[in-house]
Amino acid sequence: MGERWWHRKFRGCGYRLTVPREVIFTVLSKTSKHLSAEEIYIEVHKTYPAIGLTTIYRTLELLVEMGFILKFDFGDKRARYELAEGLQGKQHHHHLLCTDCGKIIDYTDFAKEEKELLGQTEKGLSEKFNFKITNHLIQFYGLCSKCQKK
Amino acid sequence: MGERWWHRKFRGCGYRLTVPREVIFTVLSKTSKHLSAEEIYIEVHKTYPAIGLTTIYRTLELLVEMGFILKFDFGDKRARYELAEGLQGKQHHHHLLCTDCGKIIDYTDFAKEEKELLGQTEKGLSEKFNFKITNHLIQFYGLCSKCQKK
DNA sequence: TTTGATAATGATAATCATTACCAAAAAGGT
DNA sequence: ACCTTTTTGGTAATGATTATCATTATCAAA
Repeated sequence: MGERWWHRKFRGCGYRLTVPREVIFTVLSKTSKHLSAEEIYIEVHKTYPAIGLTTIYRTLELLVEMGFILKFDFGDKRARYELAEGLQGKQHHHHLLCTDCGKIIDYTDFAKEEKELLGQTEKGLSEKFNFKITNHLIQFYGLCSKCQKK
Repeated sequence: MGERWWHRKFRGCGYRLTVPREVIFTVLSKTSKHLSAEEIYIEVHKTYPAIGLTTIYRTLELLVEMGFILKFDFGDKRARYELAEGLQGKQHHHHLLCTDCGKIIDYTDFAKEEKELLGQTEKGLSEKFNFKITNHLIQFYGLCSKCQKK
Protein backbone atom coordinates (compact mmCIF):
# COMPACT_ATOMS: atom_id res chain seq x y z
CA MET A 1 0.00 0.00 0.00
CA GLY A 2 1.51 3.27 -1.15
CA GLU A 3 1.77 6.48 0.70
CA ARG A 4 -1.48 7.68 -0.74
CA TRP A 5 -3.73 4.81 0.10
CA TRP A 6 -5.71 6.93 2.51
CA HIS A 7 -6.30 9.48 -0.20
CA ARG A 8 -8.37 6.90 -1.98
CA LYS A 9 -10.33 6.02 1.10
CA PHE A 10 -10.92 9.67 1.67
CA ARG A 11 -12.17 10.27 -1.81
CA GLY A 12 -14.19 7.12 -1.68
CA CYS A 13 -16.15 8.59 1.21
CA GLY A 14 -16.84 11.74 -0.75
CA TYR A 15 -14.44 13.92 1.17
CA ARG A 16 -12.10 16.33 -0.54
CA LEU A 17 -8.37 16.25 -0.18
CA THR A 18 -7.03 19.49 1.18
CA VAL A 19 -3.73 20.78 2.40
CA PRO A 20 -4.86 21.14 6.02
CA ARG A 21 -6.08 17.55 6.08
CA GLU A 22 -2.88 16.34 4.52
CA VAL A 23 -0.72 18.18 7.02
CA ILE A 24 -2.74 17.19 10.06
CA PHE A 25 -2.72 13.56 9.03
CA THR A 26 1.00 13.72 8.45
CA VAL A 27 1.68 15.17 11.89
CA LEU A 28 -0.28 12.38 13.52
CA SER A 29 1.43 9.78 11.37
CA LYS A 30 4.89 10.85 12.37
CA THR A 31 4.55 11.14 16.11
CA SER A 32 4.42 8.52 18.78
CA LYS A 33 3.05 11.00 21.28
CA HIS A 34 -0.54 11.50 22.30
CA LEU A 35 -1.15 14.98 21.02
CA SER A 36 -3.96 17.31 21.99
CA ALA A 37 -5.77 19.51 19.49
CA GLU A 38 -3.72 22.50 20.52
CA GLU A 39 -0.45 20.63 20.30
CA ILE A 40 -1.39 19.51 16.83
CA TYR A 41 -2.30 23.08 15.99
CA ILE A 42 1.13 24.30 17.08
CA GLU A 43 2.87 21.57 15.15
CA VAL A 44 0.85 22.08 11.98
CA HIS A 45 1.32 25.81 12.26
CA LYS A 46 5.05 25.36 11.69
CA THR A 47 4.60 24.14 8.14
CA TYR A 48 1.21 25.68 7.45
CA PRO A 49 0.81 28.93 9.36
CA ALA A 50 -2.55 29.70 7.83
CA ILE A 51 -4.15 26.83 9.70
CA GLY A 52 -7.07 27.61 11.98
CA LEU A 53 -7.78 25.87 15.24
CA THR A 54 -11.32 25.18 14.10
CA THR A 55 -10.00 23.19 11.19
CA ILE A 56 -7.89 21.13 13.54
CA TYR A 57 -10.93 20.16 15.57
CA ARG A 58 -13.03 19.47 12.52
CA THR A 59 -10.38 17.40 10.83
CA LEU A 60 -9.68 15.39 13.96
CA GLU A 61 -13.35 14.59 14.27
CA LEU A 62 -13.37 13.48 10.67
CA LEU A 63 -10.29 11.31 11.04
CA VAL A 64 -11.78 9.67 14.12
CA GLU A 65 -15.04 9.02 12.31
CA MET A 66 -13.16 7.43 9.41
CA GLY A 67 -11.15 5.29 11.75
CA PHE A 68 -7.75 6.76 10.95
CA ILE A 69 -7.15 7.97 14.48
CA LEU A 70 -8.35 7.29 17.99
CA LYS A 71 -9.52 9.85 20.50
CA PHE A 72 -8.66 9.44 24.16
CA ASP A 73 -9.39 11.12 27.42
CA PHE A 74 -6.56 10.81 29.87
CA GLY A 75 -8.15 12.97 32.48
CA ASP A 76 -6.27 16.16 31.77
CA LYS A 77 -9.30 18.01 30.47
CA ARG A 78 -8.39 17.81 26.82
CA ALA A 79 -8.85 15.12 24.22
CA ARG A 80 -5.75 13.43 22.90
CA TYR A 81 -5.30 11.65 19.63
CA GLU A 82 -3.18 8.89 18.20
CA LEU A 83 -2.97 6.91 15.01
CA ALA A 84 -5.34 3.96 14.87
CA GLU A 85 -4.25 0.36 15.05
CA GLY A 86 -2.85 -0.97 11.82
CA LEU A 87 -1.47 2.34 10.61
CA GLN A 88 2.27 2.81 10.68
CA GLY A 89 2.56 -0.52 12.41
CA LYS A 90 0.56 0.61 15.41
CA GLN A 91 -0.56 -2.28 17.55
CA HIS A 92 -3.57 -2.59 19.80
CA HIS A 93 -2.46 -1.32 23.16
CA HIS A 94 -3.60 0.26 26.37
CA HIS A 95 -2.26 3.09 28.44
CA LEU A 96 -0.45 3.40 31.69
CA LEU A 97 -0.79 6.88 33.13
CA CYS A 98 1.28 8.62 35.74
CA THR A 99 -1.07 10.57 37.94
CA ASP A 100 1.72 12.87 39.00
CA CYS A 101 3.57 14.00 35.88
CA GLY A 102 1.12 12.88 33.24
CA LYS A 103 3.51 10.52 31.52
CA ILE A 104 1.76 8.08 29.20
CA ILE A 105 3.13 4.64 28.41
CA ASP A 106 1.68 2.46 25.70
CA TYR A 107 1.85 -1.20 26.45
CA THR A 108 0.95 -4.13 24.28
CA ASP A 109 1.64 -6.85 26.82
CA PHE A 110 -0.94 -9.16 28.31
CA ALA A 111 -2.83 -9.16 25.08
CA LYS A 112 -3.63 -12.83 25.40
CA GLU A 113 -4.98 -12.73 28.93
CA GLU A 114 -6.81 -9.56 28.17
CA LYS A 115 -8.38 -10.91 25.06
CA GLU A 116 -9.61 -13.88 27.01
CA LEU A 117 -11.15 -11.74 29.70
CA LEU A 118 -12.68 -9.39 27.20
CA GLY A 119 -14.12 -12.27 25.25
CA GLN A 120 -15.73 -13.77 28.33
CA THR A 121 -16.89 -10.46 29.64
CA GLU A 122 -18.33 -9.26 26.40
CA LYS A 123 -20.12 -12.51 25.85
CA GLY A 124 -21.49 -12.56 29.36
CA LEU A 125 -22.59 -8.97 29.33
CA SER A 126 -24.18 -9.35 25.94
CA GLU A 127 -26.28 -12.22 27.18
CA LYS A 128 -27.13 -10.87 30.59
CA PHE A 129 -27.97 -7.32 29.61
CA ASN A 130 -28.63 -7.82 25.93
CA PHE A 131 -25.96 -5.30 25.14
CA LYS A 132 -24.10 -5.26 21.84
CA ILE A 133 -20.57 -4.37 22.83
CA THR A 134 -18.57 -2.42 20.30
CA ASN A 135 -15.65 -1.09 22.25
CA HIS A 136 -13.82 -1.06 25.53
CA LEU A 137 -11.48 1.08 27.52
CA ILE A 138 -8.78 -0.15 29.88
CA GLN A 139 -6.38 2.17 31.61
CA PHE A 140 -4.04 1.85 34.54
CA TYR A 141 -3.09 4.71 36.78
CA GLY A 142 -0.11 5.00 39.04
CA LEU A 143 3.24 6.59 39.62
CA CYS A 144 6.11 6.36 37.17
CA SER A 145 9.59 5.57 38.44
CA LYS A 146 10.64 9.21 38.61
CA CYS A 147 7.58 10.31 40.51
CA GLN A 148 7.88 7.49 43.01
CA LYS A 149 11.18 8.93 44.18
CA LYS A 150 9.86 12.38 44.92
CA MET B 1 -21.72 1.26 62.29
CA GLY B 2 -24.38 3.87 62.86
CA GLU B 3 -25.71 6.46 60.52
CA ARG B 4 -23.23 8.98 61.72
CA TRP B 5 -19.99 7.07 61.32
CA TRP B 6 -18.86 9.35 58.58
CA HIS B 7 -19.37 12.35 60.83
CA ARG B 8 -16.56 11.05 62.94
CA LYS B 9 -14.30 10.47 60.00
CA PHE B 10 -15.08 13.96 58.84
CA ARG B 11 -14.30 15.54 62.12
CA GLY B 12 -11.25 13.39 62.48
CA CYS B 13 -9.85 14.96 59.36
CA GLY B 14 -10.44 18.41 60.73
CA TYR B 15 -13.38 19.22 58.53
CA ARG B 16 -16.50 20.86 59.85
CA LEU B 17 -19.92 19.34 59.57
CA THR B 18 -22.30 21.57 57.69
CA VAL B 19 -25.80 21.30 56.35
CA PRO B 20 -24.71 21.45 52.69
CA ARG B 21 -22.26 18.61 53.22
CA GLU B 22 -24.86 16.59 55.05
CA VAL B 23 -27.42 17.05 52.32
CA ILE B 24 -25.06 16.39 49.45
CA PHE B 25 -23.79 13.24 51.07
CA THR B 26 -27.34 12.10 51.71
CA VAL B 27 -28.37 12.60 48.11
CA LEU B 28 -25.46 10.50 46.93
CA SER B 29 -26.18 7.85 49.54
CA LYS B 30 -29.75 7.39 48.46
CA THR B 31 -29.41 7.15 44.73
CA SER B 32 -28.20 4.34 42.56
CA LYS B 33 -27.75 6.70 39.63
CA HIS B 34 -24.57 8.30 38.45
CA LEU B 35 -25.31 11.92 39.09
CA SER B 36 -23.51 14.92 37.67
CA ALA B 37 -22.75 18.02 39.70
CA GLU B 38 -25.69 19.83 38.22
CA GLU B 39 -28.06 16.95 38.84
CA ILE B 40 -26.90 16.85 42.44
CA TYR B 41 -27.39 20.60 42.63
CA ILE B 42 -30.97 20.26 41.43
CA GLU B 43 -31.67 17.45 43.85
CA VAL B 44 -30.12 19.20 46.83
CA HIS B 45 -31.91 22.38 45.92
CA LYS B 46 -35.25 20.70 46.63
CA THR B 47 -34.54 20.36 50.33
CA TYR B 48 -31.97 23.12 50.66
CA PRO B 49 -32.73 25.92 48.22
CA ALA B 50 -29.92 28.13 49.51
CA ILE B 51 -27.32 25.77 48.11
CA GLY B 52 -24.79 27.16 45.67
CA LEU B 53 -23.34 25.29 42.73
CA THR B 54 -19.86 26.16 43.90
CA THR B 55 -20.48 24.34 47.13
CA ILE B 56 -21.59 21.29 45.22
CA TYR B 57 -18.32 21.17 43.34
CA ARG B 58 -16.24 21.84 46.41
CA THR B 59 -18.00 19.23 48.47
CA LEU B 60 -17.80 16.62 45.76
CA GLU B 61 -14.08 17.20 45.50
CA LEU B 62 -13.80 16.78 49.24
CA LEU B 63 -15.85 13.61 49.30
CA VAL B 64 -13.76 12.15 46.51
CA GLU B 65 -10.57 13.03 48.33
CA MET B 66 -11.84 11.39 51.51
CA GLY B 67 -12.83 8.30 49.63
CA PHE B 68 -16.56 8.55 50.23
CA ILE B 69 -17.41 8.82 46.58
CA LEU B 70 -15.92 8.04 43.18
CA LYS B 71 -15.68 10.40 40.24
CA PHE B 72 -16.20 9.09 36.73
CA ASP B 73 -16.01 10.35 33.21
CA PHE B 74 -18.46 8.60 30.95
CA GLY B 75 -17.66 10.73 27.95
CA ASP B 76 -20.60 13.09 28.16
CA LYS B 77 -18.52 16.12 29.04
CA ARG B 78 -19.40 16.19 32.68
CA ALA B 79 -18.09 14.34 35.70
CA ARG B 80 -20.41 11.88 37.38
CA TYR B 81 -20.30 10.63 40.93
CA GLU B 82 -21.31 7.57 42.85
CA LEU B 83 -20.90 6.23 46.33
CA ALA B 84 -17.61 4.43 46.90
CA GLU B 85 -17.30 0.71 47.38
CA GLY B 86 -18.23 -0.49 50.81
CA LEU B 87 -20.78 2.23 51.48
CA GLN B 88 -24.41 1.28 51.43
CA GLY B 89 -23.39 -2.17 50.31
CA LYS B 90 -21.84 -0.90 47.11
CA GLN B 91 -19.64 -3.49 45.46
CA HIS B 92 -16.67 -3.04 43.20
CA HIS B 93 -18.04 -2.85 39.72
CA HIS B 94 -17.45 -1.54 36.25
CA HIS B 95 -19.69 0.20 33.77
CA LEU B 96 -21.37 -0.72 30.58
CA LEU B 97 -22.28 2.34 28.56
CA CYS B 98 -24.77 2.72 25.75
CA THR B 99 -23.21 5.01 23.19
CA ASP B 100 -26.61 5.90 21.83
CA CYS B 101 -28.85 6.79 24.77
CA GLY B 102 -26.24 7.11 27.49
CA LYS B 103 -27.66 4.36 29.65
CA ILE B 104 -25.24 3.17 32.29
CA ILE B 105 -25.26 -0.35 33.70
CA ASP B 106 -23.21 -1.36 36.71
CA TYR B 107 -22.01 -4.91 36.57
CA THR B 108 -20.17 -6.89 39.17
CA ASP B 109 -19.78 -10.06 37.17
CA PHE B 110 -16.51 -11.50 35.96
CA ALA B 111 -14.86 -10.31 39.08
CA LYS B 112 -12.72 -13.43 39.34
CA GLU B 113 -11.39 -13.42 35.81
CA GLU B 114 -10.93 -9.72 35.94
CA LYS B 115 -9.10 -9.79 39.20
CA GLU B 116 -6.76 -12.36 37.77
CA LEU B 117 -6.00 -10.31 34.71
CA LEU B 118 -5.58 -7.17 36.72
CA GLY B 119 -3.26 -8.89 39.11
CA GLN B 120 -1.08 -10.23 36.34
CA THR B 121 -1.14 -7.02 34.40
CA GLU B 122 -0.38 -4.81 37.33
CA LYS B 123 2.46 -7.04 38.40
CA GLY B 124 3.88 -7.21 34.90
CA LEU B 125 3.60 -3.52 34.28
CA SER B 126 5.10 -2.67 37.62
CA GLU B 127 8.14 -4.75 36.84
CA LYS B 128 8.57 -3.80 33.23
CA PHE B 129 8.05 -0.09 33.55
CA ASN B 130 8.73 0.34 37.24
CA PHE B 131 5.29 1.81 37.68
CA LYS B 132 3.47 1.73 40.98
CA ILE B 133 -0.10 1.08 39.96
CA THR B 134 -2.76 2.55 42.19
CA ASN B 135 -5.90 2.37 40.16
CA HIS B 136 -7.51 1.15 36.99
CA LEU B 137 -10.42 1.91 34.75
CA ILE B 138 -12.38 -0.58 32.72
CA GLN B 139 -15.42 0.36 30.70
CA PHE B 140 -17.38 -1.29 27.95
CA TYR B 141 -19.23 0.60 25.27
CA GLY B 142 -22.03 -0.63 23.09
CA LEU B 143 -25.71 -0.50 22.35
CA CYS B 144 -28.38 -1.33 24.88
CA SER B 145 -31.27 -3.54 23.88
CA LYS B 146 -33.58 -0.64 23.12
CA CYS B 147 -31.07 1.18 20.97
CA GLN B 148 -30.22 -1.94 18.99
CA LYS B 149 -33.78 -2.04 17.69
CA LYS B 150 -33.77 1.46 16.32
C1' DT C 1 -8.14 25.08 -18.83
C1' DT C 2 -12.22 27.38 -17.16
C1' DT C 3 -16.39 27.02 -14.73
C1' DG C 4 -19.64 26.23 -11.16
C1' DA C 5 -21.70 23.67 -7.56
C1' DT C 6 -20.44 22.34 -3.27
C1' DA C 7 -17.42 21.35 0.47
C1' DA C 8 -13.85 23.19 3.44
C1' DT C 9 -11.65 26.84 5.85
C1' DG C 10 -10.69 30.20 9.46
C1' DA C 11 -11.80 34.31 12.27
C1' DT C 12 -14.86 35.24 15.69
C1' DA C 13 -18.34 34.60 18.90
C1' DA C 14 -20.89 31.38 21.71
C1' DT C 15 -21.19 27.23 24.95
C1' DC C 16 -20.74 25.02 28.97
C1' DA C 17 -18.60 22.59 32.78
C1' DT C 18 -15.60 23.78 36.14
C1' DT C 19 -12.65 27.23 39.11
C1' DA C 20 -11.11 31.44 41.25
C1' DC C 21 -12.29 35.21 44.13
C1' DC C 22 -14.08 37.37 48.00
C1' DA C 23 -17.27 39.31 51.27
C1' DA C 24 -20.71 37.37 54.33
C1' DA C 25 -22.32 33.53 57.23
C1' DA C 26 -21.72 29.36 60.00
C1' DA C 27 -19.07 26.01 63.03
C1' DG C 28 -17.12 24.72 67.16
C1' DG C 29 -13.74 25.31 70.80
C1' DT C 30 -13.29 28.74 74.59
C1' DA D 1 -22.16 34.53 73.83
C1' DC D 2 -17.37 35.24 71.72
C1' DC D 3 -13.68 34.62 68.58
C1' DT D 4 -11.03 32.40 65.24
C1' DT D 5 -11.14 29.71 61.33
C1' DT D 6 -13.62 27.33 57.94
C1' DT D 7 -17.30 27.25 54.77
C1' DT D 8 -20.49 29.23 51.79
C1' DG D 9 -22.55 31.21 47.62
C1' DG D 10 -22.85 34.86 44.18
C1' DT D 11 -20.25 36.43 40.40
C1' DA D 12 -16.70 36.59 37.24
C1' DA D 13 -13.07 34.07 34.95
C1' DT D 14 -11.23 30.07 32.60
C1' DG D 15 -10.40 26.94 28.98
C1' DA D 16 -11.56 23.42 25.77
C1' DT D 17 -14.65 22.70 22.27
C1' DT D 18 -18.56 24.15 18.91
C1' DA D 19 -21.52 27.11 16.12
C1' DT D 20 -21.77 30.71 12.72
C1' DC D 21 -20.88 32.57 8.39
C1' DA D 22 -18.53 34.95 4.79
C1' DT D 23 -14.55 33.66 1.99
C1' DT D 24 -11.77 30.28 -0.39
C1' DA D 25 -10.47 25.84 -2.36
C1' DT D 26 -11.62 21.43 -4.53
C1' DC D 27 -12.84 18.74 -8.41
C1' DA D 28 -16.11 16.90 -11.79
C1' DA D 29 -17.91 18.46 -15.96
C1' DA D 30 -17.92 21.32 -19.99
